[in-house]
Amino acid sequence: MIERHVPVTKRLIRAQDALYTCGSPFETLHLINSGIFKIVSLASDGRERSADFVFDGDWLGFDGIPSGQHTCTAVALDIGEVWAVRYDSLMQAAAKDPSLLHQVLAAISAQLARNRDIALAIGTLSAEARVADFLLMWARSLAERGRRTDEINVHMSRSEMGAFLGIRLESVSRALAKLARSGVISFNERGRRDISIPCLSALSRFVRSETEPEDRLLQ
Amino acid sequence: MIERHVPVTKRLIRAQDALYTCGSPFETLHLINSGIFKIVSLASDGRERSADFVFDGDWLGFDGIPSGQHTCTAVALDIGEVWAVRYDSLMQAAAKDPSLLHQVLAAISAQLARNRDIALAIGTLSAEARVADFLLMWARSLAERGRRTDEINVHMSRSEMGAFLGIRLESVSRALAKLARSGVISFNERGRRDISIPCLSALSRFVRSETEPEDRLLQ
DNA sequence: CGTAAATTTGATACGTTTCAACCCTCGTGG
DNA sequence: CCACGAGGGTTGAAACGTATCAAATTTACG
Repeated sequence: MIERHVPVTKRLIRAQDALYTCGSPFETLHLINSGIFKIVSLASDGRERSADFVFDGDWLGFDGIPSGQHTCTAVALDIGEVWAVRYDSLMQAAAKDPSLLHQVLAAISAQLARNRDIALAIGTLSAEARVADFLLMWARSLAERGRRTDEINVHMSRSEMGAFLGIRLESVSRALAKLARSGVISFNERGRRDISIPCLSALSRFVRSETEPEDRLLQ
Repeated sequence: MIERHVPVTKRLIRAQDALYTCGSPFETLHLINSGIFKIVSLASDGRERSADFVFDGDWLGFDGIPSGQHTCTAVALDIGEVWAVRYDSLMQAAAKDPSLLHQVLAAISAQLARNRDIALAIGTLSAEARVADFLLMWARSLAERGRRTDEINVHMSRSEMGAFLGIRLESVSRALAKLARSGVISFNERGRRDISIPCLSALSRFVRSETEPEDRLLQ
């Protein structure tokens, strides 16, 4: 529906392509039509972290607004299509349409809330619980978009998952192995990136059980 | 300058008071005039984390935009004054003034970028480096506002610092002790929350030295 | 001044990283 | 067709860092 308000340019993206990179000039926002992208933030000393993974319906590029330059990099995990919208055109359209304005503000704010949730997980959960929580978030993202959640494909390496969760790839592998052993997930025959989640609430319960090993003293 | 565009209500806040809490209805944004606030996010299972600490000039409350309810709590660390602005009034004003619109967007986006930086630190640094990085961020926040950075007061307990950095209060205490021992910081006689940073770049170098213990083999 | 809260410090337990070996899949070229 | 190498994944053992628990000390405050 955004194309009714502002001119959009559709753009096909191949896997591994960067939509924009840290330091590049900011002029356009991108609305993801299909595909999955990872946002990578980079410190001046070389430290790197995947800040987020985003799906169709999500906006990309807000980070360039304050300075006119992007402060992170967006890379496609597989082929996808984005709709590019010039920031100034969008602002002009939003100024004339309160509902569009609210939509844009809500989109940015939702990213803020999401980042807070991620940071909460990274700051308070064990490595194993982080991996479980990540799978849960991934499945919920798919659910919001009406896709199946019992068989998911994470589209990324253990190393990329670790860079997101703040743990090493070996720890990711061990955590997944343990989750599989305990039966809350299982690996698909297609490959180790295809994961079956027979019961989402079992996975959710697993995260909770990791966080509350407390006063079970009184039964 | 915001009061030239929209009606603002000035509101005095006492230390420990919550400006809004998780779940409360969202109608107004707050521009901090003075004081320091912490943003606390809370998970359904009771896990808690200080998502951010914000100063005068920062906006508070964007998190309520998508759903109309706040998703985190804002608590004053000491007395302060905020300017309350109704969200709908601000949107009406922004629709008429492109520069104001851009300002608001830039403010939200800046929070996004800041949260990414924090998450990068928490995901990639050791406990000690996180504490050092935190002091550095705090000093820079003060510097942006024209305040002195050689004598800072963190206005919070070790426990609150730990809740922000994803580590225990004991680790915060040990990290600060080590920083003091190595001379990059020192404690003021006023109390353990008053910290002297004789040289910001020494502190900055300390963070870097923690992150690059690499190929120093060839001298 | 006395009590509660905050902070520091130590000893130990635990979890994650590190380093290494090994396995598997896949594409390439002999 | 199979040998080969590269990249991703798994697993083990040891080293390291942080959490945990406990105690001592300092600070805040009615």
